[in-house]
Amino acid sequence: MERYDPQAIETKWQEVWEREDAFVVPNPDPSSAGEDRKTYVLEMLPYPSGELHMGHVLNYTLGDVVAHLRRRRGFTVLRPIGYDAFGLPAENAAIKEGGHPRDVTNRNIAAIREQMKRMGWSIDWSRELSTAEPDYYHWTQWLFLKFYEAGFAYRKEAFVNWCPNDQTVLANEQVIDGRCERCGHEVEARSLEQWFFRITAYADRLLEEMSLLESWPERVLTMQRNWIGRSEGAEVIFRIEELDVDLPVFTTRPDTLFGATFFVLAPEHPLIPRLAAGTPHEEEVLEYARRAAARPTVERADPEKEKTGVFTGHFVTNPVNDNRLPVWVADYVLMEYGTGAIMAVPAHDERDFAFAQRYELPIVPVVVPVDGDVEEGTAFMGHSENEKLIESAQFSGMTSPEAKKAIVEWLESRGRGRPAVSYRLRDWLLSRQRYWGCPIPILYCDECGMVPVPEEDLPVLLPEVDEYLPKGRSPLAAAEDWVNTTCPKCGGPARRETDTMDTFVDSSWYYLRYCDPENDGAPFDRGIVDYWLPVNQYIGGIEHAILHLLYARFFTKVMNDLGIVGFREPFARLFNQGMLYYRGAKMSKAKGNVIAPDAYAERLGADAVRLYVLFMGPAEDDKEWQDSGIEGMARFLGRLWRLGLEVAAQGANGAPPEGPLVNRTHETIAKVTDDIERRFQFNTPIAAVMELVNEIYHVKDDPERAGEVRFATETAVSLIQPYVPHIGEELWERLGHERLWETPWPEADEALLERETFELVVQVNGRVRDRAEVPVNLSEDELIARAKELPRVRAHVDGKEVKKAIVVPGRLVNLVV
RNA sequence: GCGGGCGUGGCGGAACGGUAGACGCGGCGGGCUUAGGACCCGUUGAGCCCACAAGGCUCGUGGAGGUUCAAAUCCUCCCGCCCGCACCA
Repeated sequence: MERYDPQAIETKWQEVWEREDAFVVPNPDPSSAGEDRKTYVLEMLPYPSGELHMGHVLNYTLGDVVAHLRRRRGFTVLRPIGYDAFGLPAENAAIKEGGHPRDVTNRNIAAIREQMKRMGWSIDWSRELSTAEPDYYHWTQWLFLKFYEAGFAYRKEAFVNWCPNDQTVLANEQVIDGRCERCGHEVEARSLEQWFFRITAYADRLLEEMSLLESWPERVLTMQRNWIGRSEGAEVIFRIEELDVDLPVFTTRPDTLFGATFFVLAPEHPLIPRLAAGTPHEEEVLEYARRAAARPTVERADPEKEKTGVFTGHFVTNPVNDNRLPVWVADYVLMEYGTGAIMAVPAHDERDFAFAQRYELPIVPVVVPVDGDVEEGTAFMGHSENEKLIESAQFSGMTSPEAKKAIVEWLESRGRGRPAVSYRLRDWLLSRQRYWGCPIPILYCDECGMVPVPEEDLPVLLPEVDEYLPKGRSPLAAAEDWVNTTCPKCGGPARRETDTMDTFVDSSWYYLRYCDPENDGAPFDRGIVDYWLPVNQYIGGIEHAILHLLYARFFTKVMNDLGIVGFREPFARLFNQGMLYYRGAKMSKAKGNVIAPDAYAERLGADAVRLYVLFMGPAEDDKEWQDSGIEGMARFLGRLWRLGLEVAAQGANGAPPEGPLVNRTHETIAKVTDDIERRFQFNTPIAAVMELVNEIYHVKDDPERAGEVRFATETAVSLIQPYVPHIGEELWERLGHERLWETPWPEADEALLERETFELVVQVNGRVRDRAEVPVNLSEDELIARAKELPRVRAHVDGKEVKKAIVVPGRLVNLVV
């Protein structure tokens, strides 16, 4: 018999698909839009820093199964691909090895494209894009200008995260435990003028509109909620009388205002120099503030370390009781959150408590449990609803929730406070002092100030430079001819912005460009994106739970408000595949345990690789790669191959496809379809088809059953095709058919799923004692009667009284004795 | 510390409150074969009863309780591991 030769088969079908544009999908005629059923299957686009690894293979094979199944169920499926091509790794590689980042990137793209084609994914290659190409970043710049005009992109001086190794600023989202997400170097604080996107304006909508999402993993929503960090509370205004200065604070506990015993400013607080001026503490305070600000973020952010601070010599007045509270400066208060100043209530806040103990400041409890007391001088950090106030003037006796409301109202009536909401989320810092990114289309003119590049002058092309190495300012600054230009407003001399954009800007709208990639008059046609979006199924790694997914949601909302798109959420359903491990560790280049798909595809075929990544376990779980596992997949495909050829050799015969194997086949159809479509479970359908194939093997040599065997075999091939499209197509052809990729998906015949008998399981007191094959149409009483007759059941029931009998129709009887 | 998740054979895993261990890997036995690491068939949670077999019994899903006729699955507490956030007022 002809041997299964994956190399030959896979090459053959990949050529057929390419020749026939099998997976190219034209855009709909906008007038008929909405009529047909569409599915937009999207996987996070790869970053071309090297080659694809098994994690990518899992990602794209998952999408491929969904795409194939959807097509065969009659949907018009958009399944594009592109490359997130700007970014540091290409630039660093170019610095290290010489050459241009563009060449490094294009080399990597070419390699990835080859690998993708080798895996046989059903991609619409006519829509392929790279975010580093001028015809793409033209529109990234265009969108930036739209955001700018609408006030969602702005420039300001602020303390920013600076990575001294990569010589660039980072967004907060890119700082992990005080370190650079990319290189791991400790991040420093620097005060710089930078570009920001006003994502904070959308904080509430990013939370509220989670309700528009159809299906996102709970943990991703939780992570985004935590990241946005919405807190409700109040702004309360304290006052330094002698300086005539109001100092607002944000607090979530206005009910504890009477317990405030001191007041703290962040070391970066702008009022500090004024406060310190002329006091005996001046030197000490300024020195402390300077030192604190210079300390690495990692060190400052450690809550374990002992808190430090200095007294300024000033006092603020507490608006609820006119108490004078000493004003301190301490680095446990962050300038970035709230107002950079806090009222300290050591009895009811652990941090304030620690500070008060160290500096011997008073601790005054003002909230106690409703049904108990606390000893004087001790702290009570409870946060239940079951608290009441003491020592709080007219508010004493109120519960905490009542008091929060009452105190804020009282303050408001005196102009000393109001309800307020605070967020952890900060604006998205998008400037990068690096070469390989999208230029920011802004000019600076001495006469006119900041001037946006006119639309007709876009794109602002990335200039050629000799040196990519960052030196604290963007390498673009060295391209003098490029930097010096003319102001479009006044015609005078102007200089270009030399920072480039964070690559997350590029990837915040790529899924829209796929819909209309050739458009050279606009980023896309609104009618077309409104047809395809939202993405029906987005698939990618959990590492983008906050960064990319939050940014893309923000972009969509702004575009919606600007009338550029007609939807508010880009991704209806999100799925995160698990991480792959090898030899006990997460696969990574650094650890040298990356499994490349190519060697396996070479030896066992792309189909075996595809099948194994999905067979390993639930797609969302982290899993360990095992070489013996993929061997098993190749073995199964060989088994399917031999079965297919045997059945094909018998030719079509007149035997009717009837019998138990046909019923069994219909059960498999139902199981596979339900598992993928409803449960989004990809490993169990493979097992189900394996079971079917095993059963076919047991009867395949019986000539009486040739009709059943052919039907079951063809169906097995058809059901497994989304996973292994090459062997699927080849066997389908040899079985006398054509073009399985567009053959309608098998439908389970409800009538054939009905059985005449079933195996009745009989339990006594919940333990299985016997089973019997019984007709399905028996009544409950008849089932109980049958159950009691079974000898092994009688052994446990005879001589005892059956108190109760539970019947689960079609399944079991449980006798309680 | 806060939030989320996960603990099932030798291994990856299945079981969508109702037969625990599907399917695959590995192991064992057999067949085919000059030979095979190819292929086909069988077997494979632990312990016990029985001379053997047939058969049967008990235990078993990290631990302890609970709800239920019935729990890997639901609830409570504990242990262990993983992930996210973390001086956010």
